[in-house]
Amino acid sequence: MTKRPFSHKIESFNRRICHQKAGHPDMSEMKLKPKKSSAYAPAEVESRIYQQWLDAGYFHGSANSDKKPYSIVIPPPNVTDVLHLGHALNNTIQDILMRKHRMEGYEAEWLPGSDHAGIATQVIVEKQLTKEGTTRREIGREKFIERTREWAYRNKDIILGQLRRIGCSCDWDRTRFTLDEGLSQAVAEVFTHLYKKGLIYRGNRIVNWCPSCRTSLSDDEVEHKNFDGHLWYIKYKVKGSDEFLTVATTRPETMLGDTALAVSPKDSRYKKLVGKTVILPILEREIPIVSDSYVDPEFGTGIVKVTPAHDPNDFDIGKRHDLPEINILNTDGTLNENAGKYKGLDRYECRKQLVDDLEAKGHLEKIDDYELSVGTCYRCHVVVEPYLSLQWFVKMKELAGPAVEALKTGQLRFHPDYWSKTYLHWMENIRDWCISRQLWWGHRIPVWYAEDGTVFVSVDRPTAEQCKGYDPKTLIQDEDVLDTWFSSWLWPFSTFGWPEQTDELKKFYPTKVLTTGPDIIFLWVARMVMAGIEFMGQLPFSDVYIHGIVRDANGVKMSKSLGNGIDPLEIIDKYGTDALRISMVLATPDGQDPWISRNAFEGGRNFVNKLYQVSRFVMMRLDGRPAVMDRIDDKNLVIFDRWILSRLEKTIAAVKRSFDEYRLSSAAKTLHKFVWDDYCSWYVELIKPDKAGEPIRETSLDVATYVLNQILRLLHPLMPFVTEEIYQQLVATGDDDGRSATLMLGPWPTASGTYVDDQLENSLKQIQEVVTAVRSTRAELNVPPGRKSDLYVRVNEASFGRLLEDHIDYFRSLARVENLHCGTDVRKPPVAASAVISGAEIFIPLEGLIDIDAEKTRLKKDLDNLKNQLIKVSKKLANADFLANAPADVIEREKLKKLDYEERIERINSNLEQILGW
RNA sequence: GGGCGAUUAGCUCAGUUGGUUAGAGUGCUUGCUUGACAUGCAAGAGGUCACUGGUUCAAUUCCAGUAUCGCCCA
Repeated sequence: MTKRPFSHKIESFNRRICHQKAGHPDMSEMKLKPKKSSAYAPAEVESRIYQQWLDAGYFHGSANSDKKPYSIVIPPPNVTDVLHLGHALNNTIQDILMRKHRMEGYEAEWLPGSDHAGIATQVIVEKQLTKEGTTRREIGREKFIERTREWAYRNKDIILGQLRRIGCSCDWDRTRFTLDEGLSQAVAEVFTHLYKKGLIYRGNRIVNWCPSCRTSLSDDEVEHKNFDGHLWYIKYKVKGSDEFLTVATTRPETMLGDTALAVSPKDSRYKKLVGKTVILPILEREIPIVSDSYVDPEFGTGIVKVTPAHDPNDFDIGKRHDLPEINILNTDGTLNENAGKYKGLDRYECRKQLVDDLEAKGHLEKIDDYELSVGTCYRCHVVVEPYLSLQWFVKMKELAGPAVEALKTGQLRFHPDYWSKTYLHWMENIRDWCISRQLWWGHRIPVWYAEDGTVFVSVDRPTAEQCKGYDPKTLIQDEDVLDTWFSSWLWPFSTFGWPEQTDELKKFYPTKVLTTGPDIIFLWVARMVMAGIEFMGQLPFSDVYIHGIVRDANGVKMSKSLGNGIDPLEIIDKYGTDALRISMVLATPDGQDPWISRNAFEGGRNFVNKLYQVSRFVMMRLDGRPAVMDRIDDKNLVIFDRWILSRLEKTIAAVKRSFDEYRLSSAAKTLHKFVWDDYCSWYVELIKPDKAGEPIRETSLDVATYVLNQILRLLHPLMPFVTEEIYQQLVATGDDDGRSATLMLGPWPTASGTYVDDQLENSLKQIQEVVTAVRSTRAELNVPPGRKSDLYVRVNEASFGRLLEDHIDYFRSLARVENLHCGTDVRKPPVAASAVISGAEIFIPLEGLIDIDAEKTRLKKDLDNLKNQLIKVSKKLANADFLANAPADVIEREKLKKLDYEERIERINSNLEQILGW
C-alpha cells in the first residue's frame, strides 16, 4: 500500500510524544508498533531461575568440603527495615563478590540474617500499644516481649524475602537472627568474660539520654546537628552583697540543677569571689563559687554555671569540688520534683516559662543568637539530654590496641584505603561504651543482684553454688537489656555457632570481606574487629569494602522521613532485577556516594536487553546446531576472530584487576564497553554476511558463541538472571553431556594471553578508521543511507591497501561500499568527497549527490583542527629544553605527529583547491 | 575548632605511577525500519579539567594556598 511511509511518520512522531509524556510505553503505542516486540521480559525469567537455584541447593556452603572457603556475613538489616536502595546496593555488591568466587571454585558461604534493633523495634510496638490505649508496663514484660517477637519475626521474613528479589545467593539454610538462642548464649558468654577480665563495669555517669525512646545511648548513637539557638545571660546575686554575676547558657532550664558557679583560677577579675556564695534565682538555693581550670575566661562572661547531673564537664567539676548532683529530669524529659513549680512540664515548656520568670524578676540580662551543635538520637532524631544515671560500660582502650595494630600491620585493609584514617582516629580516641539500655526488647543483662546489693554475673541464673550464702531464688536480674550492637559485634562468629567449636566456624571463620557503608564504621565494623581479636584470636575479615551512601538526583541522602527514596521493588517490577543491579553498580563511583535518579535504571535495562538480543542473534544463526562454547578451532581464524579474542583476553585481565582492587564499577564499565562496542557493534557486524540469508562463516560463528559464553560468565555476578537464562538456552541447543546445567558454578574466565595481539588490534583499528571516516563523510554530506558508492583509498603503505582489499567483504556493508580501489597511486575521482586519516586518504565519488558547501565546511573544520594541533606540536619541538630533557621516545612521537599533521593539512588543502574547480 | 573527601561536557561519572586531538553513559541535534536489538543503528554539537601560585622541558595529573559543596569528629 502506498500509505505506508506516511503512516510510519505518524508512528514515530507518536512514539516520541509518548516517551516524552510518560517515559514508558503505553497501550496506544504498543498498537502502533509495526512488529511484535522481542524485548527481554525479566519478570517471568527471574522468578523461575531463582527457584531453580534454590531447588538445586547452589547457595549452600558445605562445611566439610575440600575447597578453599570464601565467606561473607551479611550486615544484618534491622527487623524494622523495608528494603531500600541502600540495601539493594550493599547486597548487590556482596552478591557479586559471592557469585564471582563461587564460579572461581571457592566453597562460598554468604550467611544472611537480621538484627533485632532494640530501640527501633520497641518504639514501634510501644506506639501500637499507645494506639490501643495501653502501655508496656500495663501488659507486663513477658507479654510485651512475646508481642514484639511476633511482630519482629513477621517483619524479618519480609525483608529477607525482599533480598531474594534482588537475586542474593545467600545460604538461607543458615539464616540467623541476633536473638536466636545460640547468639544470645554468645552475648551472655562475652559479657561474663569481659566482666571477669575487668573490662565491664557499672557506674554512675553522664550518658546520652533519649527522652523519647527513654533509654541511654552510646556516644556513637548520637548524631550532632547544628541548630540556631540562643545564649541566655542569667544574673545570679552574690550573697551578702548587691553584686550580680552573669552567666551565659544555652540550656537555661538546667539552672534548676545548678550546684555551683565556677571561674578560672587564672582569671584575676573573679579571684576575690572564690569561696563566696550566690543565690540561685527562682529556687533561691545558696550555691558556692568554685575555682576550676576547666573554665575558659575568654568564653561568655568567664563564669559558668555548674550542673553536675546534666553536663559531662560539669560532672567532672562536681567530682573535683565534691558538689551535690541534682537531677531535675524524669526519663521522659519532663521536669521532676527537684524543679519546684516547674515539676511536670516538658523541658522546652519549662525553658519558656523559666525565661519569662527570670525576666519578670530582673534576672535576665540579655539573649543573644547563637548557633550550637546539639546531639540527637539516631533512631528518633529527638534532642538527647546529658543525664546522670547508673549504667554498664565496656572499657575500650585495651580492646582497641590490637585493633589498631591489625590495621597498621596491614592485616586489615579498607577499600578505598582512606577510610583507614577514620577508623584509626576513632580507635585512638576511643571512649568507654555504654551498653545498657532501658528497654525490654533485647538481650537481658546477665547480672543478678542480691538484696544487699551483691552482684553476680553469669551466663545463666546463678546456681546455689555460684552464690554461696544467698538463695538463688531471691536474686533479682538486672532490668535492662544490652545495646543491640553488643550482639552484632559478635556476628561474624556467633552466627557460625560460637562459643561451640562447630565445623562451620572452623571452615568459614574468618570471613573474607565485610561490605558496608561508611556510617557504621564505628558502630559496627570497628567493634567487630575488636571482638574478633578478643574472642577468636583472629580478625573477623581481612578486607572492608566501604561503598557510598545512596543519594537522590539532588544529592540528598535517601530517607524514609524525607520521602525521597526509590523503592527497589518498584524498579524491579518496571525494569527487572538485573537492570537494577547493573545500573546501581555502574552509577556507584568507587568510594563516593552515588546520585541516583529514577531514569538511571533505563541504561541498565537497555544493556540487559542488548545482551539478550545479541544472544538471540547468535542462537538464530546457530539454527539448532550445537553451540561450541568452551573451545575454539585455532586453524581457521580470520583477523576479526583473532581480534575479538585479543579484546576478550584483555577484558578478562582488566576485569580481574578491577575485582582485585574492589573496583566493581570499573569492572562493570569495562564489560559494558566490551559487549556493546567491541562485540556487538564491531565483531558481530563484521562477521555478518554481506547479503541477508547467507550463512555466517562457521568458525566465526563458533568464535561468536565462544565469546558470548565468556561474556555470560563475566557478567553473571552482575546480572545473574539474564545470563543464566541465555546460558541455559544456549546449552539446550547442544547435546554435550559434560556441560553444567547452570552458569553459576563456573568456571570463571581466565586469560592466558594467548590471543593478545597488539599489532593485529592496530590493523583492525585502521580498518575501523576507514569505516568511520566513510560513514562520517556520508552522514555530513547527507548521502542517503540506502545509496551505495565506490571507495578509493590512497594509502601510504601498500600493506594497508592489501589489508583493506583482503577484508572488504567483511566491511562492505558497514561502509556501504560497492567497489574498492586501493593503492599508493590511487587518484582522486573528478567529483568526490574526501577525508584524510592517518596513513591514508579516502575518496567517495558522489557525482550529483554531493553538497559542495557542506563539503567545504567539513574540510575547513578538519583543517582548522589539524592546524591547531600542528602549532602545538611545532612549539614543543622548537623548544630546546624539551629536546634536551624529554625522553627520546616522547620526542620521536612528537616528530611523527608533526609529520602526520603536515601531510594531512597538505592533502586537505589540495582537496579544497579542487573543489573550487567544480 | 580538628579531620576526610569532592570540584573534568547540560546531568552522572572515568581518566592507574606527569607527555592522549581529555573519554563514557545519559540528555540534546540530524538521518535511518537495516533479517539480533527503536530498550536500536549511524553521524554530530558540547569542556579555560573550580581558582591562584609553585615544581618541571612538559601539569587535568605532583605540591601549596583560596573558594564552594558534602561527610565525620569535638
